Amino acid sequence: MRVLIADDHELMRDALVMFLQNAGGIDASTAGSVDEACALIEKDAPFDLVMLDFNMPGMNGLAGLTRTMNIGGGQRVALISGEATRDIAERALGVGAAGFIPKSIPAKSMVNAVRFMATGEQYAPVEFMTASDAPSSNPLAAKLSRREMQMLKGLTEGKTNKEIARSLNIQEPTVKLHMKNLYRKIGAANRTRAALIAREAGLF
Amino acid sequence: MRVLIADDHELMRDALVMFLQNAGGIDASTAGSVDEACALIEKDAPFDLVMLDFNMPGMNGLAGLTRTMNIGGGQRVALISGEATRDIAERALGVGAAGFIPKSIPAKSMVNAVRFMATGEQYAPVEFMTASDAPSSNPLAAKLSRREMQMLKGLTEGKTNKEIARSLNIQEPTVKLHMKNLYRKIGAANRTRAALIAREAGLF
DNA sequence: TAGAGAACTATCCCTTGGTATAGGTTATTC
DNA sequence: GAATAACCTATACCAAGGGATAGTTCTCTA
Repeated sequence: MRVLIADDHELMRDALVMFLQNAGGIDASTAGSVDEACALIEKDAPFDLVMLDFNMPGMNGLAGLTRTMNIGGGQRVALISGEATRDIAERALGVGAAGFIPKSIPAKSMVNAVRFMATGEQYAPVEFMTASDAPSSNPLAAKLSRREMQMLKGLTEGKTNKEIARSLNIQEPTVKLHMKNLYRKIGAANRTRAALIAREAGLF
Repeated sequence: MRVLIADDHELMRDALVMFLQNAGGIDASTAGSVDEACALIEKDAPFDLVMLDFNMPGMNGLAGLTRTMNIGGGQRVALISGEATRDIAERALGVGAAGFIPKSIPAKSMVNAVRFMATGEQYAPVEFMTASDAPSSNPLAAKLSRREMQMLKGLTEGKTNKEIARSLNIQEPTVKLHMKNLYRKIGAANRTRAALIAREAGLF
């Protein structure tokens, strides 16, 4: 079985290769970027499975995934990520990814998942996909009301108050009020800092 | 030699443990958060070296690092990270970390670094620490002038135009002009989006 | 030496953001 | 039934952000 691993962190590449080699019967190649991976596929196809790190130069969200799926000889492509949200995992599976592997799973499960995907199945860990949006899990989110969370979401999309108001069917003054309360709660001096704080907290 | 590895990704924990065990002479324990790591240190000290993932629940920037250094029996603590900047690495070493290990290094180098640090030395990979702010390495940064990069830096700190002007000893209108050009170059509609784009590109 | 590009300053003008204040409804809790 | 909290609307005011335009200096390069 031939597997191609693309991750910009050599430490992670080395780790994945070692786990797969040790499991036996798997021949692993590596690449450090999407470009490199695509070049390898063109040159050295076919691979049974390609694993792409979500946070890697050239990925551009899911663009790198679809690009990798569309070249060469019909290889199956899975996403692997430490930070990606359930939303991203679902979108990846939606566009036809072979699977989604969070880095929070044990190495043994990863190896099993690779074998599973290589047989043509679609893989995603149940506990990850069914995890609720867990307001309690995040110290920041716990303090905020429903509306304030929606404000924060709008902020992390770079929207203006007016746009946020429109998308929620409320008036702009209302948005401003929620914003003010939000800033106070999370200790932000302005919307840009609020957006950065939200991102650093792993929200959205 | 006893090493404690703290990372919220089980896949990474498994990998580090395996590499260290295989190298021989190293006894590795693991934790999934800063709290867990501290509890283990209190209970099961002494460790020769503690390795903390920078992006982990409870780290709070470098707060988790200093906390881990200050408890228990004088263990040495190193930072490990895939995304951290040189600036962060320098600050970590500045407050007395045993070393900084980027995930972009090979597994073999990681093992050598661990042995090195356990002997009391301070470790940081030369190529990482001497890398210039690398305008060429980042597709985004390559397009920007020196001033525009400074604008972007100010943005990612949530500063106002006035604050940025003061810190660079230029006038506010000048900052606005650079901002306008910056937005055009990176395709941002406003400062918040610009800040988010910069962060996503791994800048600052 | 002419031209291009980066950087700086400036002014005008409009939009957006942020605070203060005030008054209202609804649901939950004590 | 009163208190609390979340949510909604509104008005007014000032600060900050952002576009347009115009001109200066400097440096590097064709």
